[in-house]
Amino acid sequence: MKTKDLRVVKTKKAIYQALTHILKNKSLTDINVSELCRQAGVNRGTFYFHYEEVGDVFKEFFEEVILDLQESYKEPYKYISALQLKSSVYKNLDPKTVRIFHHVKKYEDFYHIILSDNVSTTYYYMFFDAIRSNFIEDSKIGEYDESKKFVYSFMTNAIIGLIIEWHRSNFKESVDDMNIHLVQTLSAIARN
Amino acid sequence: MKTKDLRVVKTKKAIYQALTHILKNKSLTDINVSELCRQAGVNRGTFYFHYEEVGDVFKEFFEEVILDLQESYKEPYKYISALQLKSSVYKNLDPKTVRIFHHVKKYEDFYHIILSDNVSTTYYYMFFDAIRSNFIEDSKIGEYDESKKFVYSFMTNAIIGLIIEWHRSNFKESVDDMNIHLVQTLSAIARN
DNA sequence: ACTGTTATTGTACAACTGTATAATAACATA
DNA sequence: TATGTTATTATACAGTTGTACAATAACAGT
Repeated sequence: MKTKDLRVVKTKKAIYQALTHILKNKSLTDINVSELCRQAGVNRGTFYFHYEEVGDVFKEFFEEVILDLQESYKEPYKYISALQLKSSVYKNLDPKTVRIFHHVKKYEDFYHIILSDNVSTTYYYMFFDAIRSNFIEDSKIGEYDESKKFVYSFMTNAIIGLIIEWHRSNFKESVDDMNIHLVQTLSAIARN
Repeated sequence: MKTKDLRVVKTKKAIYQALTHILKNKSLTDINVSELCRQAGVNRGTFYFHYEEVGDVFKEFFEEVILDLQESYKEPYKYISALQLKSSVYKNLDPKTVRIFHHVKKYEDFYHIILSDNVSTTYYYMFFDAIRSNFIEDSKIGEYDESKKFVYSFMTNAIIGLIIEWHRSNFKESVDDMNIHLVQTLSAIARN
């Protein structure tokens, strides 16, 4: 048993598509359950059988995106740009960090919503915790070092700070530009 | 003319008090307009005359808090702890940054809400922009340096990263502890 | 094809939302 | 104290919310 029920698959797909459709014209915060169900052709009671609020649907979406972020960390360095391999500017840059920018650019539309104003902080912290766990994964040789938890949160949110700035410029900078900004920022801090 | 209308003052005060009262037992997200007005003894229509949602009341609150943050930046260094003046660990730490931790500790209850899960990102960005503008203020000799905007956002959000970690430990660390964590984090980064 | 399970629907309900209107009361100013 | 202004109230309305229920249809496994 435990095969996925086709009814559920169909319902959720309808809701997904309805949400992405409405999101083209409206911000996430302004979409209500009734409208979403009307668009999806799904009974409102059915919605509440699976979710509690509209944001939960988006959250389910974003969980997939976060999964992709984790995946990209485990893969070999295929995402690293040619630019990086050539330039000596990058010699001190951890290639794993570089992938975050690739990932964000890939899911640009998502991160525009997540980093926008007047949205639940839930998504922000999903992103935060994902990056943070990668930082921990990278640096730990043996066990988790409790004393470094502030260092992890500092670095994690610092990277997101760059991405917030990126978001505010409508992601107009290229991934390579962001790499350069990261290197320059780090060296600027090291100078002080 | 343009004296403040006593009716408005009275109404807003009633709503303020009602909100702070309800916040003791409920999270901001769970408070609705009707409940707030019932508690405040204010007509619901009056509420909508001044605000659009419950969060706007909290936002008006938080604007005062942010004002205090800006104030503290302009004051002399009276907030700096005795610990800092003695220890040589702090020799490289900008005393202005130290005040942020003082400020957050002072308004601990506020920042517990603002940094909690499932709250609007609006307050986060209010905090972000306040700190960021202070960073810019500090570093600019002449005019605003557009090329450094990523450095500003990096450092700003990095500091907030520490505060997020602080928040997650229920602010159990002292302000001096946080100063130490900041110094240690910065030196850890400089080492790489 | 049969059967037990359960997701889905339609319906109903009280409470909340956002907006609008007219009447009233509280206000600032001269 | 009188006057013009406007914040507040009471009321009303259509739409949304969250929950509950019974009936039905769609499903998975044998």
